[in-house]
Amino acid sequence: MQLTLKQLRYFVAAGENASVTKAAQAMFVSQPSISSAILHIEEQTGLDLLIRHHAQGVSLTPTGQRFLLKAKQLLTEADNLGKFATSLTEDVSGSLRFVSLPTLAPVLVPPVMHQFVERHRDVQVQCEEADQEKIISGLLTGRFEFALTYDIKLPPELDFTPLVDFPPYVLLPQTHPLAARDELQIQELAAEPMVLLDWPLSRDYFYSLFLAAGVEPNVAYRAKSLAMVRGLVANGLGYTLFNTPLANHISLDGNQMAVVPLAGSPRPTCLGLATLHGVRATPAAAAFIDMLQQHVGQFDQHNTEG
Amino acid sequence: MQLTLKQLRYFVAAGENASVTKAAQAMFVSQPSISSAILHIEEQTGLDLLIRHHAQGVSLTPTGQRFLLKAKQLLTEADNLGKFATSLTEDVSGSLRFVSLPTLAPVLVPPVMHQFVERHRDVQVQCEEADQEKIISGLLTGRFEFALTYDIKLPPELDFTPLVDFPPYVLLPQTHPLAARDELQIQELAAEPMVLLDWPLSRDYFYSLFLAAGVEPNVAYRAKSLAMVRGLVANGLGYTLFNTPLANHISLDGNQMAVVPLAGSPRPTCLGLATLHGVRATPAAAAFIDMLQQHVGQFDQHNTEG
DNA sequence: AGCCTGTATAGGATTTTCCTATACCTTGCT
DNA sequence: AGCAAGGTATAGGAAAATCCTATACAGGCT
Repeated sequence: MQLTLKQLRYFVAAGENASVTKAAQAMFVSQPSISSAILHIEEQTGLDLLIRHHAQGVSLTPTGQRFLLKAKQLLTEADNLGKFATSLTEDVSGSLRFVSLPTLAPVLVPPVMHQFVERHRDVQVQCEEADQEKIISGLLTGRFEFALTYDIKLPPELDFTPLVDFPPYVLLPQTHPLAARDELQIQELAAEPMVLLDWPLSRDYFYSLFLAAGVEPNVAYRAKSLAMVRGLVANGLGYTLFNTPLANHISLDGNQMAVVPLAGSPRPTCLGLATLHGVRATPAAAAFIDMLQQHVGQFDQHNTEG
Repeated sequence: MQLTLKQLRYFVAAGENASVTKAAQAMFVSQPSISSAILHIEEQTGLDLLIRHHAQGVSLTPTGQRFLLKAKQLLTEADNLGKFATSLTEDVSGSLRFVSLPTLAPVLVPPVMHQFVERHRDVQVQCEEADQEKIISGLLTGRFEFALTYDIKLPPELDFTPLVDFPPYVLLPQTHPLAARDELQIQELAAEPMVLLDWPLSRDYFYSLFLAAGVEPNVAYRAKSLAMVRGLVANGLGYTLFNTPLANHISLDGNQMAVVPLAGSPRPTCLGLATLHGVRATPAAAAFIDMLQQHVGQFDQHNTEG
């Protein structure tokens, strides 16, 4: 049994107008179109839907009345699906799920999320943290609407929109001999004990800065979390390199650190948005991205100032 | 925006199989059919539903996931409509509304209705009483599924199924001189005061019995209800003619009446079912009619006995 | 009786759907 | 690197569904 929405529409129109001809006028088609559509339904279902009167329209049989009710329900549901579709393209609503590298998420996402949920209270936002590989597969499989990450190892199916450059800087114990300097050469650091943030992208990037200068770092400690790296540095176990701008330089155990820029404008990392090529952002995603761009503007100013 | 159920079905299949090709196999159509159907939805709605991977199927975008959910809902509703249609042709369920002449209804309907609702507790039965004109228009407009009436003035759109013949008989006051007779000639009654049930069909029918015998009745009183006619007769105001077999002959105020058959097998009234020509009875109606036919069988025996 | 109204049918035109063949791109194996 | 395999989109023509005009047909209305 295969009924078309169109056929049902025609039948409902005929039933409600008690006339095939009036239905045809209402639906802007010819009278036989309505007639044959109804005949088709009757044939498919084996129901007698209409009583055909001569020269005075049609009436619904009792089963026709019952069927019309249900058919009408289905049609309004179908209309609702259409409305739902347009709402998906127009309204900031529903849910929003995106992903970020863990280095960036805690710094950038909370303030924007705060602003966003205040403006769009009915939207369910979820931000996940994952490494670049999971980010990419998550974007490709539609798990995330966009990602906050670096332009590294992204496949061609993903578009990248740069947001802001983060130049690397040195984070040292307050007591470090180099802590008072205005800026530091990468070569000066090579011999010093380093605390390395041991994540795939970070590791490669910071290594590359040394390699570009023809030296190698002296990695004394490795750690897998931002908080741990900062704790080690703050307690005098070495320096580290960062690129994400952090608003405080006090470790979780309460020790102060010093920040010194790297000399010679080393290659910065470019933070940006990864999205699926050819897939339009949902209104919610677009709104969030908009706020995010506004928010990172402040870091741009920092950079141009510095 | 005009989406087809078929297109939605194809999209859902593709989304759930994460593959256009697999969907095509599942739906027994070619792969481009699926592809173009989805493309059509995307074009109509402006949504990006799928992420096309090279050589490894497709994924749903976040909006695609949301849309799929709703589309699936709609499709199950559509299937339900189909199931509903077949249930209308197969199951004794829902509601049943029919109509009867008021002379017949209180005698025939209650016992059958009792039996019916006991067997089909979930069916809502309603029996209305109306004159022949309203019965006919009610059948033609689909208000009633069938009617219990006589084969009189029925238009050709209505089919008539005879159930049982009711021969007319005389109802007299117990004290009436003719009350003790075995049978009565119509001519013997002509001069006697008659109480007439003043309803269109009854009136014409009983009159016609006299006219066929070449005499005219002496109508002393007219009444519009069965109970009133019986009351008048029981209290000695005249005789009356009936055709419906009543199981008691005591008026509402407690007076006994006598029943005497008419001699010479006068033309009986034929009780039967009026239904719409070309419209199949619903299962509920068919079941009720079946019980009704069983029930009236007993009157047939009475007739053949008498 | 004859016109009007309204539905069903016939037949051809148009639009939609469908299929085959093919282009195009990536994955994975050699 | 190159080549086969797997998967989607496109092209173009065939098949099917839909639609329209014209007409048959039948009862209501005057």
